[in-house]
Amino acid sequence: MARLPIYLRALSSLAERGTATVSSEELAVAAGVNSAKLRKDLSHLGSYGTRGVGYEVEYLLYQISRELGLTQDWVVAIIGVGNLGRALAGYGGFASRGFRVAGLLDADTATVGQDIAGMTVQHIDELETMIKDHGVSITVIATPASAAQSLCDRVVAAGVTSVLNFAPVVLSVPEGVDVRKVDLSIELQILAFHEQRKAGGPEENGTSQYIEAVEA
Amino acid sequence: MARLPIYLRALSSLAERGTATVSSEELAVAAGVNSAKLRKDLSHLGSYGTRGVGYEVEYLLYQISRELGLTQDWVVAIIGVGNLGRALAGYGGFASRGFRVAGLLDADTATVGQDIAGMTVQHIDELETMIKDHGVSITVIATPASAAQSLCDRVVAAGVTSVLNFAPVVLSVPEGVDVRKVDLSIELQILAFHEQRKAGGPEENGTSQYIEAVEA
DNA sequence: ATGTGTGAACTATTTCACAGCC
DNA sequence: GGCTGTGAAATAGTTCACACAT
Repeated sequence: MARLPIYLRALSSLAERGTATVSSEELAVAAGVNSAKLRKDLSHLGSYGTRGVGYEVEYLLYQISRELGLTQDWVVAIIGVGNLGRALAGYGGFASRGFRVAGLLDADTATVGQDIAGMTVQHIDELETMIKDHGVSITVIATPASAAQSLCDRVVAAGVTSVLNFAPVVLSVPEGVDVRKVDLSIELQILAFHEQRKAGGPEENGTSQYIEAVEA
Repeated sequence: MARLPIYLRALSSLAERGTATVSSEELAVAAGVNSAKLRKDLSHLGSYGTRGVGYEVEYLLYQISRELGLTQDWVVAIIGVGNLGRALAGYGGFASRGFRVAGLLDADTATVGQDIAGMTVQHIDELETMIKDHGVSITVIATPASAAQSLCDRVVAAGVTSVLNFAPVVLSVPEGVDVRKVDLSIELQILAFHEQRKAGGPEENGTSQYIEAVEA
């Protein structure tokens, strides 16, 4: 379930503040969802709450971590060390959640050999070796669009079954391989779409009810 | 509709290759969706196809651009010039789709004044002035989590109604303001979840069958 | 012939509302 | 009294399948 990481984050911040117990309503507000939805999501993992009381923060935190597979370490390789690859390499959120970056790879000989976030950039020829030697199970592709599909084919051939793609292309992969895509320009386009709707809306009908209807 | 930008991208690449006409089936494959879904999405914009023939690439490209509001320019401000902010500032996909970066802002005095992607980083105190002077309508927040909510409040107070948030927090905003979130660590967690399922799936299946058999 | 546009069937997700337990 | 867990209802989204235009 795609919302578990959000609950996990909300619970972490509650735990840091020393909260021991939380109701579905409070947690739902912190996660930005409806409380009935939150309860249904959690009940799908098991019956971890106490009626009349709520959920024990630490216990629920552990159960969700286990469900997400975060009680074990995942080895990640980052391909493409441009601006975005550098940002990803230095991103603290990886290490703190059980993701270990095994290495950075790039095709550009000027980039290979540079030290970034405590790692030396390796040449892309080392890709298959690195995947095997470090037991990489998740690969991040942060290359230009033109290189993405052939690199994806290579990592899949080397046995990787999870890919996080930042290149603006639809990657095609065999059955059984998961691809998730993050596309910055698509996010902006969706915002522009809504922004345009807002600008045009009040002209036709100035009430906020109309705006709500359009957004719903 | 959140899939229009994907169709737009697929159409752009068809147009570059000089394709004049495309069927819903071909375009669906390029976009990674079902063809019936694609036709329904497009029919919602109007009747832009020709039965027995398909869609004219250039014409559809224009219609989708117009629907998404990309025939006008959108002014963007980027707040937070860390690794990620730098990557965003240098990202070519913005300019090519009608998004103009008006400026970069940061609170760190060591960062302020630096030249990045042809722009000089301004101090965060200039935020409200910049939004008004440049007519910023979309703000990108690429700051640490701790600063995100108060900066979001400031941009909303200054009249911005669209925010793209990279900080790992749920931003709360008034009715009528759109927030989209990109969270790198959540994407990895979702991949880890599926990865775990793949590894453990068959094993667990066998076990639970066994338990059922014993309990029955 | 070919491929769009779309009602109808189906599937998934969200929300309601309340019984049951603390 | 208060809050979870969950059937049932409502809503949203997807896919089918075919009439109809070219």
